[in-house]
Amino acid sequence: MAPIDKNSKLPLYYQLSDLIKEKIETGEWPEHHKLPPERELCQMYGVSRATVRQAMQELEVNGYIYKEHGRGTFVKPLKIRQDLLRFYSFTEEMKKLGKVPSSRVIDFCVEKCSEKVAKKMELQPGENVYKFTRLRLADEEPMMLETTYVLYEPFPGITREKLENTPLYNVLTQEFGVSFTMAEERFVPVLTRENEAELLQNLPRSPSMMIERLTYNHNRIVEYTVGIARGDKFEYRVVLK
Amino acid sequence: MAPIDKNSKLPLYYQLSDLIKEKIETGEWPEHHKLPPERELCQMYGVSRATVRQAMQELEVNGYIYKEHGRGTFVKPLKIRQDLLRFYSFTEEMKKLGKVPSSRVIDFCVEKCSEKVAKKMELQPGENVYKFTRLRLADEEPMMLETTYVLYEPFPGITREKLENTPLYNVLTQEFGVSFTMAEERFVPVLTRENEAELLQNLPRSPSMMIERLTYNHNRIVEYTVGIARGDKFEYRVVLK
DNA sequence: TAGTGGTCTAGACCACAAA
DNA sequence: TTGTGGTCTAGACCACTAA
Repeated sequence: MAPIDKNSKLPLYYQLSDLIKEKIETGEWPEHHKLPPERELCQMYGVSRATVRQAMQELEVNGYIYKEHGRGTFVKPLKIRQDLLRFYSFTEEMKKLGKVPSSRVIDFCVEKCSEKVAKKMELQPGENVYKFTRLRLADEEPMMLETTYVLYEPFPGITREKLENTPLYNVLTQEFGVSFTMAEERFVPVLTRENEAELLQNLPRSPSMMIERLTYNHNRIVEYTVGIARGDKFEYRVVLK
Repeated sequence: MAPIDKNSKLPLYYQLSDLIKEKIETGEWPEHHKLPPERELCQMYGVSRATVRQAMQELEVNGYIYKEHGRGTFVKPLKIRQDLLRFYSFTEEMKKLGKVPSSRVIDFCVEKCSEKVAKKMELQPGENVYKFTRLRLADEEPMMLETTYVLYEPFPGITREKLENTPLYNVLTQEFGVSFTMAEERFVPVLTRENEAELLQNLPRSPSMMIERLTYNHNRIVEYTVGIARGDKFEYRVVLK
């Protein structure tokens, strides 16, 4: 009953929140299910109330639960949980919309970065970077065109094939164990240029969204992407609390 | 030295975080200034360490401070603090860019809401709403055109004049004491229509951003806005942690 | 080694919700 | 009244940073 390991290097509150997260994600505790009271969780797992509350706080900020004073703690509906801000992942977004995402890598190379890219990524001009252009499709329909620059040094061995089959963020985090601490995105409405329109199967000068993203690992910029998304297919949605 | 009121209805941690917030906002503690250690704050204000840590956490999530394990706690630079997500306010955004914001109210009335608006705002068709259209300018230059719907019942007495001189959110929160708990925004790239282009002093069919916003007070939708922003003047920027 | 934030305990009382 | 989350205390030990 108490699979919490007091000798683990992981903090107790972290182990506990992970345990509860799993119960929620597997559906063992469905939406609006009432969690055991804090004092009961203390007994169940042999920890103090402060520890339980710290775990609960972790779950609350990550959108897994909501509390009602005097009533209890409950599992938050998935629909609301998904509204939380997170890093934009084309793959994930398309899956959420029930579409099948795919990528066609149009261009892939390692090159010494240009002045302009160096400035964006806060690098020395001439440092090695991957540069690749991908056409992103949903149900085989072109949705956006992205050119991405990724630091070469900490990520040796990225290949064209990997990018076709695995979301970029999974490649970077799972294969290389690099976490992302921050990302900054800019959205500007523009018109498609001729060559972009061709790839997007769009008319030139159609309304579209220019998306620029910088992804950080602590204070280092790991990835820089500039993309064009079809305005008739794309919208950006934010929920602020 | 200890202006914390233990008999106040306000929680101690809240009073403490407010105190520190003030020191930061007035500049008494400048950027990167080292805060007193947690144990010292305990003594200074006569509270326990858990209370101090709760106050610090409040400050951390709101972007006022950052911590470095083993080194201490420091005031976060304003530049980074401002990057935090918050409700979009045209007035505030323009001030931040060093421009003088103004509004020209083009249309103002109270009407029974249409089917379409009722659906968006989750009202019964026919309920009373304010409807007003504003041209927003920065340094006297047109930037965006917004049509806003606001519930009538909880906000009697909004006038055209008030909207010209006061940000909408200040009118609603300060005069009527209604807080906003959530907002949802959608951004879609579009082309300006003829009448919009005229007001925005733009060419028709210029790239621009359609912005749609729903503002909530708990589960009730208080405000619905649809706007068009000039693409050559507007960008939307998000920082995700 | 000393100073600092990170984690954790055991227990207390308060405020809100529901029966 | 009982059960629940919200606030708070006093104190302990750990882990990281810097001298």
